[in-house]
Amino acid sequence: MGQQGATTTARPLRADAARNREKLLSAAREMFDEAGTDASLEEIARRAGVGVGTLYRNFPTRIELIEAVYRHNVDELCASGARLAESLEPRAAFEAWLLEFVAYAGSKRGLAGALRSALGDDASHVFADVHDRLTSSGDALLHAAQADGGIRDDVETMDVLRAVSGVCMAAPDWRDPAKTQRALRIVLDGLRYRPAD
Amino acid sequence: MGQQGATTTARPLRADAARNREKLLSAAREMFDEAGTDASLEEIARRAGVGVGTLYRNFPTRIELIEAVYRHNVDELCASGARLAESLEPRAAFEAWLLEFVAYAGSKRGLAGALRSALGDDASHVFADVHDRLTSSGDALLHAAQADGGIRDDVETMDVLRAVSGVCMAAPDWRDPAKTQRALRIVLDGLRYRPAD
DNA sequence: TGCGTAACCGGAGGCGGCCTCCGTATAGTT
DNA sequence: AACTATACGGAGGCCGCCTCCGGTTACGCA
Repeated sequence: MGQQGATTTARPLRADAARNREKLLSAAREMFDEAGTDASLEEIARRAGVGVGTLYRNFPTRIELIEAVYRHNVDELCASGARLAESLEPRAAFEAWLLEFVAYAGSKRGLAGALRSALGDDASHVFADVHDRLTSSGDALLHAAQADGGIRDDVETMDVLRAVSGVCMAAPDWRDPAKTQRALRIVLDGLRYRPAD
Repeated sequence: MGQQGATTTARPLRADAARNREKLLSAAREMFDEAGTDASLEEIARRAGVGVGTLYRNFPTRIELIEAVYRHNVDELCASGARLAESLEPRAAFEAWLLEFVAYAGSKRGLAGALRSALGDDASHVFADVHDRLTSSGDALLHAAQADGGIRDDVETMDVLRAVSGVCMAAPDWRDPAKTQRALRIVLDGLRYRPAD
């Protein structure tokens, strides 16, 4: 799942370098999850089994690491969308995807905040990019489910995502999967209702 | 403008202690303005002409300092409201007060954010308190202006404040007084319009 | 297969911020 | 004036940030 999108046209990373970059990314994701976006970078490097130097070479500034993790999460979410579309029937796939989106929204909470405050309003490029990929990935699932008749026709992906993330943000302890799932259930059921046409 | 609200029933501070506390508060306000809410505490102490020990004695944790500054700003805003009510005619007073609110909203930007993310949702007590004081202070000015006929009757303080802060937040560089004033002007003019009754 | 080198690794080290602790100073009291 | 509760302030230990460079390794080439 390509990690260097449109940024560099440079020569591909050397094998060990690529490995380390991946280890850093996943360590960072763990730590940001546990300790928020101002977790210790040295600890991240340590946990990745890598020297700090390597961390700083890959991500010269903290914000770049955060951004990479953020993008990485979105990547996974999209990939998982494609996977779900193949293994489940349309509505179930869409619902499962939303469930994963909740987890993503959790991490996004801190990440998006840190990005915004660090990049100021230059953060728009990141958000626009993410928005697009999320939309197109969600559209595929949603439209399939709609065509299949499992979900009402008068909603769009972003409507749903907004509703869902609204539920999470509003819930004080969105980390408790049981509670969020119950809340999410309400939205999901709402999606099945079909207005009289 | 008591600074120890409902927390301590303790003996009043010694004279020098009170002085230092005040110096710290104003230094903190400066620094938070310039460098955001994670400005160096040592630098704040330095700028206040006080040892770090003194800072930590008054505000054991960074978040307590932030909260104090936040409250302090609100205090000033309310006090200034009362002052304006005496020295200007009703509508002008209200408008002037809104202008000051903009400055406050600027600082609030960072402060409120830091509070929310640090206190989680236990921050509600702070916000409720602030909300109340803001409302009652604004009401006095607004109602006077409405009675005087300078401002339409069908708005409430919080409507106005929301509109105003919306303007500021939306404006990329709300720190430029000229631009914010121009934006603010639009809201102010809107307030003079009287719907046909 | 073996060699040369560009690419990469990693951690020591300098800096600055966080917070604590305690010897010293002073406001307020009698 | 003397006494004491209260407050001051900065040295010091710790930790995280980031840079820099001597050592290591993957990869192309013969």
